[in-house]
Amino acid sequence: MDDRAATDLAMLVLRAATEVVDGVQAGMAARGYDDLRPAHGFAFARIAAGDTTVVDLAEHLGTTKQAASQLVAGLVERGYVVREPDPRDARARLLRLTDAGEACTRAAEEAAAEVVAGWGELLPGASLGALHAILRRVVTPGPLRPAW
Amino acid sequence: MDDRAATDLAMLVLRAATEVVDGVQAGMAARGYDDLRPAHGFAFARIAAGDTTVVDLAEHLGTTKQAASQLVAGLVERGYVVREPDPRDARARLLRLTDAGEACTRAAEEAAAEVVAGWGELLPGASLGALHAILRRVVTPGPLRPAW
DNA sequence: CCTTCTAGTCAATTAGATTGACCACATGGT
DNA sequence: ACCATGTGGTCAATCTAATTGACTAGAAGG
Repeated sequence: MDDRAATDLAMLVLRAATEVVDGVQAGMAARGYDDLRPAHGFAFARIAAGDTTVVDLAEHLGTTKQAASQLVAGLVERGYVVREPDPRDARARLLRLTDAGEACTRAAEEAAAEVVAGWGELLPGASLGALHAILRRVVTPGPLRPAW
Repeated sequence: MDDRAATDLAMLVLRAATEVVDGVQAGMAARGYDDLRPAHGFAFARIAAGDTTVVDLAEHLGTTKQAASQLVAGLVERGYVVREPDPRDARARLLRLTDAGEACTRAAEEAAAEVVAGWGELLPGASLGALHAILRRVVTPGPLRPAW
């Protein structure tokens, strides 16, 4: 694959990501969640995994702990997240989704699935599975930067 | 493909995009371009295509024309872009890359190709081509949002 | 007990983007 | 030819989200 094709592939990945983000955002708005940005969604995904502190979140989002702290403050204000004491460390606060937060997470997953389903209609047979398999191979774990 | 797998695929796409952006950013810094953000690169790509005005750029980036104008002002200051009169419309200004701008664009393409080449090493045979083919099918043209 | 490191927040500043106002010119109708 | 309306672009003010810096409370280890 020459440079031209490689650059083109990189662009396609970026454009696909933009479609995901915009699609999820639109799907969320359609479900009544119009006060959340994509960064919030990424935070939800991490918090839902459990055992998450503000510092963990900051690493996951690739930002500073202060930025993560502010983000969480907003989510707490809106009732999506609660801060609970960490039984093992009195300094730390474990983050947990409220019922509203879990409902919101499900809505985001539905919206994401819709975008992917739309892709499925454009592709023959098992291509979606192939896409999944290929990406799983190349992608390494790391921060999911909410802003470029 | 169920919701779980679909959500997972969406996440993989986002993570892949983050890898591209971070990789290009690192590659650019390694080549001495440490004063440019990803958004600048997206602007370069559009301007390089030719016949671009500020308003075109704003659409391409999915932002306001004011934001695009400010971005261009920065690029002009740094000597990457010049504004030229549009022979067909005295209001409009056509944007054109300077030699420095073109060199920068080539550097970005090299950096992007490096990222993709890294993926190629993780994949068997023609998978990279398959990835390209699949993405080209699902992706529709549209803004390449530099920020989520 | 003392030093050092880490989790988290508060405060001030900054970078980028947005909204609103505005000018110069284009376009189309009368 | 003229006038109304629409578009390309910039300037200015404001807002948002992030960063840097300083600090407190508690952990960890000698």
